[in-house]
Amino acid sequence: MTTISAGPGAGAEPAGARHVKRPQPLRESVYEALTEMIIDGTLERGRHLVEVELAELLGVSRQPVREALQRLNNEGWVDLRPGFGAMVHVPADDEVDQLLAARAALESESARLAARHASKDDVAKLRELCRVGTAYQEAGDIDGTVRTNGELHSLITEMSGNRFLVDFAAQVDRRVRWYYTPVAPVRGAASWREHNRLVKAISEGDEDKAAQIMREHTEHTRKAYHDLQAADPAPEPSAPVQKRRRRTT
Amino acid sequence: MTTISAGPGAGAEPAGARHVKRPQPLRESVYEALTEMIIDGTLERGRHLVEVELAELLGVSRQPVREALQRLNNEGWVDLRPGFGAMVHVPADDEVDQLLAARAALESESARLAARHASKDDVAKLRELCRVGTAYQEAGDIDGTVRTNGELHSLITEMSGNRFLVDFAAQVDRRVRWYYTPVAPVRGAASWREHNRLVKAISEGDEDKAAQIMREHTEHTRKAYHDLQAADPAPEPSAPVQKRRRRTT
DNA sequence: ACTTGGTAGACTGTCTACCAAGTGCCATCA
DNA sequence: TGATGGCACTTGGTAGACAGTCTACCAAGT
Repeated sequence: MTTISAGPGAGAEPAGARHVKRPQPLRESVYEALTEMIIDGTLERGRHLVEVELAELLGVSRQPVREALQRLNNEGWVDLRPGFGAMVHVPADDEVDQLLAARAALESESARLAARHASKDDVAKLRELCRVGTAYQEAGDIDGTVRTNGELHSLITEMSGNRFLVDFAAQVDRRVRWYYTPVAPVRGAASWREHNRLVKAISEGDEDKAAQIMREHTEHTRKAYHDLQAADPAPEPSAPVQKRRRRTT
Repeated sequence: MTTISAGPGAGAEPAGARHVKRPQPLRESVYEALTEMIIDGTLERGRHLVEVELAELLGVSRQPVREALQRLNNEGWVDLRPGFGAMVHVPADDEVDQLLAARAALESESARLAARHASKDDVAKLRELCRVGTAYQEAGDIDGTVRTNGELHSLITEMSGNRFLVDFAAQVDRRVRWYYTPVAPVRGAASWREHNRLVKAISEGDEDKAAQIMREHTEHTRKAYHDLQAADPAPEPSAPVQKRRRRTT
């Protein structure tokens, strides 16, 4: 999304306020179902999405599907072509780079603000995540490592206390994770050493240092991506972009 | 009449009308019309927006209005409450601050990348904008100053070559301009001195310096906002948030 | 005075059906 | 081979219907 989500739920709720779970609007469920299918590859890049097909696939009418598709379009997951339909977005080669650059800026600033506002409690949580993450990494548990890495980063952005940074970072992060999953495990040990230094800087309230470390940290990730890119042969440069498919009925 | 003309379908086609540009989707026009009405205050903060009313006001059906409202919700202009409708967003008091902080991060990074990629042509344009802006400022032309200021900043973000930064910055910027227009003129001369230093840093390709100056520049704006806030009495602390209005028909 | 219960109206969320216009594919034709 | 015209398909937009839910309001009971 090119989009700031500041939905009604995002506002400050009173501490003990427990709202009863309300059934989500259908468009929301459709949106989630579609992003999930895009991320896990059920809907391949470049695939032609037809409203009616998605509608009957999900058991809803066209309307919620349209609304979900438009949101997906705004957030860059699909490209809407008037009169033709939606295609799952095919990332340009410089796109990952730009995403990672944007993430560097957002997370670096988050780290700065996190250092400014860190409470004792937050720092404790950060330390715990570092400990767990390092353990996973040493044990070779890739899944756990990646997950903990995500939790650490998202905790830091949330500690910034800035809704917009959180929002943008989350958006960028999902896109990044879709485009390229496989880098994180590559640079395991070094990554967690950096995390430790970062948490130390935050706990000391050293804003500049925290921001600096986070910037270098994300830059390293970007480098790692480039190295990976250079090593691997480019996968399918002439991807056969899926055109209109005849309906089988 | 606020009616959106739906293009060739609606009225009589002028004889020599050339169809060079295909008509924007209606939802797009509605989206623009609504943001404009929100920014210029026609739709006051907290106002309950009813789909049918907007629809007949703009001369379209419910669907395009719904779609526009959902986008506005995603971008934080209105709050959608399920089963009730949309209300024009009422900004929390810390919201402007957070927006400005996010903008600082985004524009600072943009300045860094702009310094990295600046072409001779870009630098020339920047210099020209500085010249024009300073002239406006000295002549006391507030309108021109504000406009040129906007052009300068948006040119710099575009020079970053990073689509995501451009996108996020544009979103944040529009929101900021809605919340508080009146600060820009307050700090005129200093602002343009900073612009000049910034352009110099960019032209020399000094990334760190450019980023640094831009950060300080936006921070100054934030300070100016705070000073203004402290001086002015808070306007309408207990704004009577508009609830459902009986239709007058 | 405060709560409870009930009622009415308004509006959204969703569905269905329908039509106009734009888009891409394909076969035909030069 | 290359242009062209037809055709199937899909979106964009409209209209109308209906259930569910939200608000406001009123009345009766405690």
